[in-house]
Amino acid sequence: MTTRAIATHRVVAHLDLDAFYCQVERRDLRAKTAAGRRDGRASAEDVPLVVVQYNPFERGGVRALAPDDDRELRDGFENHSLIAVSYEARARGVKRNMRGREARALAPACAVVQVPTRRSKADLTLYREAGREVAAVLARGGTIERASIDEAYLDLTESAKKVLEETAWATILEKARTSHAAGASAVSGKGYASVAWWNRDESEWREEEKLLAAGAYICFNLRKACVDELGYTLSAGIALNKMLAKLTSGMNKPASQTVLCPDHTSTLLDELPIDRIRGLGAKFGRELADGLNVKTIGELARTPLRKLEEVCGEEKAQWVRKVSLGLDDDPVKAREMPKSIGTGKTFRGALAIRSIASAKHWLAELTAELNDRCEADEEEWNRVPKLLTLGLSSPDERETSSGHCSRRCPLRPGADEMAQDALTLLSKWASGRERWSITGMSVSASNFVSLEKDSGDVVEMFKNATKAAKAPASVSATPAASPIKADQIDKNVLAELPEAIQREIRASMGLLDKSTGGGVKRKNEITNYFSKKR
DNA sequence: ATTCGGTGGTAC
DNA sequence: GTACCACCG
Repeated sequence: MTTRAIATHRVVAHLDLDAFYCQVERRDLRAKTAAGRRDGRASAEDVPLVVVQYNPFERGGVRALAPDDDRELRDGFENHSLIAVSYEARARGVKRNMRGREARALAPACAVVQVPTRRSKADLTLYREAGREVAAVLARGGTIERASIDEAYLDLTESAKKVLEETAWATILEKARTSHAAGASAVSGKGYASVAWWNRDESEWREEEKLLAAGAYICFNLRKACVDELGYTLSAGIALNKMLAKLTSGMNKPASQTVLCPDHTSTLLDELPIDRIRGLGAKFGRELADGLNVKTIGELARTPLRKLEEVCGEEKAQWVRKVSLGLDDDPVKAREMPKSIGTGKTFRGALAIRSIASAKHWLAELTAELNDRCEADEEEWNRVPKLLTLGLSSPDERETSSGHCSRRCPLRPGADEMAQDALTLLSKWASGRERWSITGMSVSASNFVSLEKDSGDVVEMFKNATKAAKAPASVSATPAASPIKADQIDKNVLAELPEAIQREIRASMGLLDKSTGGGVKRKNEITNYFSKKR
């Protein structure tokens, strides 16, 4: 009877790294301390920490700082814009959109770390790679959709069913119950009432609640793996769809996860401010709120569909109606790779670009970075981009549009080629006007096509590893077989592989001793590498 | 308070 | 093909 219902329910998790850039920098500081490279400064642990992005008009400007350099700012050089604030700093009232100086005033011991720079601009490679490492771990749990550098959705439906079949309920519960149960307070009337919800007798659990519990169990294991293997904490929300999972993941931060009790979805949404729902946080949400004179999702749910349609048209009205009822059928798309790679820089005020020579210089810098990242991407995912897009911000565009425009052309690989083509696009744009100025430039690569896999000795050699890596996912208390066994790979061979892949292999071997199941996927780096034309 | 450097998606 | 939107640290 309930078996029919199972098929209609999904288990979706939204996972989000806590103050991600700060965690990456914290780990970096730890490593530098251990290597004796922080000349006697205090330990990096528990100190408030903020990450700043240079401000070209501040003292220090765009200082050239490689990831490996000492990037802790001091001596009055730290008054740049904050882009990430650790929870220790938040506890002292430090907020994003403050400057370094304000952070220091509130938290004198605060470590102020500047983002790495390269080619006279911010270089986010350090964070991108850390994000990828995390995604690789999360991908063991189920279908992953990377939503940003530090966020992902997982469809845990199948994995959760499997866990329910293979794992004792008590075992699942033991880990799942460390999650907050959102809405449970409505049942018990207590503040921290998760306990009451988790304490119910097994017979009182509906099938979809059990699936959510299994999802929470998987999530717990994945988050633990991220802490154990990478040293990063995440927060997570587990619910019946993406929208609810996203809403739920932010309820208990940092380093904890929340399950949304299905029975309490409408209670939760009823008084929720409209802008808390993804997609309603900005202009569209304001238009709805103003047009209908409503403030909460509950009010939105009670608005006649006709009125919704008047404000935003039929299609959007449908979406709004469903979302206001807690429904969202947007699938978790299997996508671990980015769809585009881009880089840009702003040139405000006096820094605006007004000559072709200057434009040429910056395009060369931008395309050099773009080319580096495309080459790394090809190495990792065995694909190449086919489309180059130049983006421009210019006050000259403001009369006709919002001040931005873009032009595209076929992408020819190579930094010089990209620079040339981007300059051609820019020249065409500029040739239409006498005087011009550019306040922002970006280049991006997209329309990726995969390179054919071909047979080769390497593939043959690692056939077993590839086969094992394709085994179905399993995240349980009893680990499945590891994709690659230690004795399958020659030590010397291992040493010659790229660092990321070495890590991957070591991690998959390490899983044998860990509580987070192995036998999974993460085939991308490994199988791509092995199936790649060498 | 909305900087700077990104991402993905949709309307037309 | 381009403009614009929403959201992230």
